[in-house]
Amino acid sequence: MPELPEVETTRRGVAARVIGRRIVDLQVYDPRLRWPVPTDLKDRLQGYIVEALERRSKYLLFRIGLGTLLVHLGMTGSLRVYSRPPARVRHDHVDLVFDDDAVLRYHDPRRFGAMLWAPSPVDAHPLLRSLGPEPFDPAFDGDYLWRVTRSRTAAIKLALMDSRLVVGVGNIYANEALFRAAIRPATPAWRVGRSRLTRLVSEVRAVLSEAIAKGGSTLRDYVDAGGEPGYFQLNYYVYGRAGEPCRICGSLIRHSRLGARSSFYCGRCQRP
DNA sequence: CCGGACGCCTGTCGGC
DNA sequence: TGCCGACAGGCGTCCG
Repeated sequence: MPELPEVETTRRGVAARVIGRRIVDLQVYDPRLRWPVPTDLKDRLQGYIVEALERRSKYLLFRIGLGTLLVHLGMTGSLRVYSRPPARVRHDHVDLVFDDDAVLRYHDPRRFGAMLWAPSPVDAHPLLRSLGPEPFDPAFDGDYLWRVTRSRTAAIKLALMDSRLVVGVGNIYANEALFRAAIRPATPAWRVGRSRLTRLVSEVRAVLSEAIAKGGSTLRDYVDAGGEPGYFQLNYYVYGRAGEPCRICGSLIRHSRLGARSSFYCGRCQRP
């Protein structure tokens, strides 16, 4: 499910409820995630205050006690804060219980997500160490993208989704940003010129900003910390619209496959 | 270093 | 109605 806008929406919703609160208990109902929830996690969390909740790439970083609780939502993970937690349902994995009785619950049917402990400094953690710049980092600009794609023969869409080059851009927003920048997804990255890459950078930022403003995208099961869906899927130009008319020129949106992921584009607006 | 394929899981949907 | 394969928002790992 979640790309950067959904993770960021979750971060904001969760932060409003848990920053400054003390963790009084941790209940692990099902530790089977991408990696097992560490058995000693409770020791690292219980009795400590959540000092900050940050985001790096699609990882949520809870600054707690002597380190960081690292949470990734994978494809179907969600975090919700409950004042009065309802009965657990299938695929609920973990509850963090706070001193005001609020509960932060992690739910993840496909179990591609993760809940791990990282000692300081968190940036040195193996999962974070090789990540490229954030899309809103000034270091991510047209010149940078131009430089790192000169020797890349693979498709520009794959480069955009390569977390070593830039983080946070998943399949939906890669398709949308490339449409807005009028670049075909399958274009070899090295063939895209500097000015077009500068355009791409600004379109990546634009589409992510707009998606965050709409609370992200809800395709099937994404909800934010309060259980609310996002609405940005209503603003898609191409994602999931194969066979439907382009919102700009009316020609039919095409579908192809890059790697194992679906690509969508307009054959007229996005020149080869 | 680069690029592609695979695997991890469950749920849903379309076609027969 | 039932079954079966394809596919889904991610990404670490392995191999050439």
